[in-house]
Amino acid sequence: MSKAQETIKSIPEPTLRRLPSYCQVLLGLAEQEQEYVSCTQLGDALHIDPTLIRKDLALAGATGRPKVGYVTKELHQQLEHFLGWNNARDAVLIGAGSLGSALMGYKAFDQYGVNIVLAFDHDPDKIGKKIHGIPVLPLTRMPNLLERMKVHLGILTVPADDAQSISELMVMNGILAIWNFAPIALKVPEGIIVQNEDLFSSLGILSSKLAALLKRTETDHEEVLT
Amino acid sequence: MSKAQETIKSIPEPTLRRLPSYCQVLLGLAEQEQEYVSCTQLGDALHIDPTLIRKDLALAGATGRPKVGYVTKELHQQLEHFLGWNNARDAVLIGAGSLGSALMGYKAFDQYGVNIVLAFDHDPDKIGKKIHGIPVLPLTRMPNLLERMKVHLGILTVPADDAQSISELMVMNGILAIWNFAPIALKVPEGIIVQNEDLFSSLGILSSKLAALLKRTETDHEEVLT
DNA sequence: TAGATTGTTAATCGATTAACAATC
DNA sequence: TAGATTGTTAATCGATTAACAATC
Repeated sequence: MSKAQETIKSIPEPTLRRLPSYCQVLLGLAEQEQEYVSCTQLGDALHIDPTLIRKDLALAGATGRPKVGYVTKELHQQLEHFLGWNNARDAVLIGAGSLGSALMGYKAFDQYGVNIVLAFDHDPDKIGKKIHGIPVLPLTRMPNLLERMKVHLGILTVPADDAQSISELMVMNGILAIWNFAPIALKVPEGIIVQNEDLFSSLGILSSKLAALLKRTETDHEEVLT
Repeated sequence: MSKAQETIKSIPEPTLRRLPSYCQVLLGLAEQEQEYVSCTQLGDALHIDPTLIRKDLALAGATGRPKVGYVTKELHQQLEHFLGWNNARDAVLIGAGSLGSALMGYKAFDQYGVNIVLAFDHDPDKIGKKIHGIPVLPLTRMPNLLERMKVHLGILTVPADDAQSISELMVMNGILAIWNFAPIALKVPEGIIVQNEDLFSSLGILSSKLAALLKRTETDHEEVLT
C-alpha cells in the first residue's frame, strides 16, 4: 500500500452526507452578507446538534474562532473545496428517460460539482437530439467517446434490468464512480465507487411511519367510542 | 398516551430503509418460482450481512424455518403488508417541474404503495393539462380538494424557496406526511412526518470519494516517477 | 471581565457483527 | 444422522451527545 493510501483519513459517511447541506445554508447566509456564523446557527437552520456540526467542520479541515464563530464566506469555500465542488467535474448520463431528463434539466447541478456533458440512450427517438442542451448519443458510441473525453463519473438512470450490463460497459470505458439510480445492487470490480440513490428506500420509512400514525389515530378514535 | 402508542415498537430507520430492497429481490425470486429463500441468498444479492437481514425480517414480523429458510412468496407479502404497500395510498404531488413530471411518469410507483392522484402547480402553462395521465391543477384549488379526497401523503417537488410556505399550506389541508425533494429543512408542526430526499447529500459522498481516488492515483504516479 | 463559542476528550447510545444453541 | 439455517443473546464498533477546558 502506498504512503498516500495509508494517510488518507476516512471521513465518516454521515458527515459527508451532511456537508452539502451546510454548503447550502452557508451560501444563503453569505449572500445575505452575514460575516460570521456559529454552529448553533447552522444547527437551528438544519435541526442538527451544534456539536455534531462542529465535529463535521473540523473533519473537513475548517477552523473557527471562539466566541466569534466561522467566517461565513471562508467556511463555504472550504467546504466546497473539500467536496471538490469548486470546479465542476464532467459526467455522462446513461438512460435519457424521464428521470434522466429531469436530472439533465437540473440547472443547479454545476453548483454541486457536476457537469453533465453527454447522455447515452438506445432509443432511436432520442438519439441525435438534445435534452436541456445536452446531446443524446447511441450507447454504441460510448467506448470511443469516454476514453477521449476522460470522464470518470457516470450517472446511471436506466431500468433495473439493464443496469448491471451497462455498468460493466461503463467501467470498461474508464468510469470510476457510478451514481446509480436503478434499484438494484450493482456488482462492480473492487475500487469502483458506487453510490446508490434508491428512492424507494425512503418510501420504506415514510410508508411505515404514516401507517403507524394513521393506525394510532384510528385506535384512539375507537377508544373514544368505548 | 394511548395503549396503542405505548405498544408500537419503533423499528430502526436503517431497517426500514432496507426492507424495500428485500421486497424487490423477493419479487424477482417469486417470479422465478423459487419456493424458499435464505438470508444468505438475499445477502449475496444485496451485499448485506445475512445476520442483519435475519434481524430485519424478524422486526418486520416474518419467521422462517431452520435449514429451509423463508417461503419466498409469503415473505414478500409479509414485507409488503408491513410497509403498507399492498394497497396503494393516494398521494398528491406539488410542483410539476421536470423532477415532478419524472416522478409522475414512474410507472412502478403503485407497486411501492403510492398512487399519485393529483398534481398542483402555479404555472398557467401546466394547469389544466395532464402529465402522464395525472391532472395538474392550480395551487389555489388545493384546500378544497385535499379535504374532500382525504389524501394524507404529499410529494413536494417545488424549488427550495417555495418549499416552506407550500409545506405549511399542505399541512393546513390535512397532509400528514411529506416526501420532500427540496434541499431545505422544513419546519413543520410536531407529529407531521417529513422524509427528505436530498440528492445532493449523496453527491457529498460520491464527490469526496472520487476526489480521494483520483488524488491517490496521481500520487501513486508521482511515486513511480521518483 | 463575563459570556459565548470553539475544540477536544469522555460517555452514551444504537446499529452491526459475532457466537451459539435450537431445529428441521 | 449431519449440516445448513433460523433465532437470539453477547460483543464490537462507530456515531452522536455530553462535558469541559481553552479562548477571544
